[in-house]
Amino acid sequence: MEDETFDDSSESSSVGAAQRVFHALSSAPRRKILAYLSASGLTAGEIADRFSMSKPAVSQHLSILETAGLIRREKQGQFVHYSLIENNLVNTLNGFVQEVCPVGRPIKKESQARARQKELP
Amino acid sequence: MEDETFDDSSESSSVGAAQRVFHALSSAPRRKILAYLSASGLTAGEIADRFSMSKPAVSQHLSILETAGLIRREKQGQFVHYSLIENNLVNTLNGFVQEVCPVGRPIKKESQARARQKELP
DNA sequence: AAGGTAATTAATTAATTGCTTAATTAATAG
DNA sequence: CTATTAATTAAGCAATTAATTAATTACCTT
Repeated sequence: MEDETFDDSSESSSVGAAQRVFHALSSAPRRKILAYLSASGLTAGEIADRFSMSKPAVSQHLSILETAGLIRREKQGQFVHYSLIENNLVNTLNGFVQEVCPVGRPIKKESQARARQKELP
Repeated sequence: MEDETFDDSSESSSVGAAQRVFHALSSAPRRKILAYLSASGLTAGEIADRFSMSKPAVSQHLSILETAGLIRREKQGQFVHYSLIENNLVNTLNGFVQEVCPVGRPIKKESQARARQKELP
């Protein structure tokens, strides 16, 4: 299995999947969009309404998130419905953490600790 | 507890901690540096030797990683020794996943699945 | 102190981002 | 068919990024 977390030089477009995901996540508006979509699917317009920037600007962010495989686009009549794709996000981040943090105690432990914290207010 | 995963508007410098981490991770060379440091601490020169770009360029990447709180810098004589700080990375990524992915099945499950895959080739 | 090595800072430049407004495409409603 | 609404594409621009080479700082050796 070839690792792809760091390499920027493979894949037809010369930009790896991991690179696209990390680039997509580097923008606060885009992370915000993902958070909105985690609650429910939304149309492009509904998403744009939650930002102060122009609609085309939001559309670009959506396109970057879609290219990264983090969200999906579904045309419904004259509306475009966007929704979250969780797998790619979790796989990419987890794959990276596995590479960078000593194997054996990856994000799992942290996740458990934080989950416990949420349960006990 | 204030969430800081998306907000880019708090903190003195107007750039949040999470933003710094995600920005730092958006660069393939910087992710590569983190991977190198996961194996062992290295001097600036040893890191630079592993790249084809100039030393000052690597130095800048190191500075970005340090500002993000992902690595630490320790001057030892005329050398500067860099090493990984895991906590900030894991906390930030995990915090983000918790926000974006439906609570209850965070990265933990994925982590376990992938760990299992690694065990059984 | 003189010279050498390690690393960073400074100055510069080319390329990329992140937005804007204007134009375009597509679907629906009157 | 015309007008309206949703969304994207296109064109343009200021600001940022990522790299380079040159200069500087700091430390060690003799």
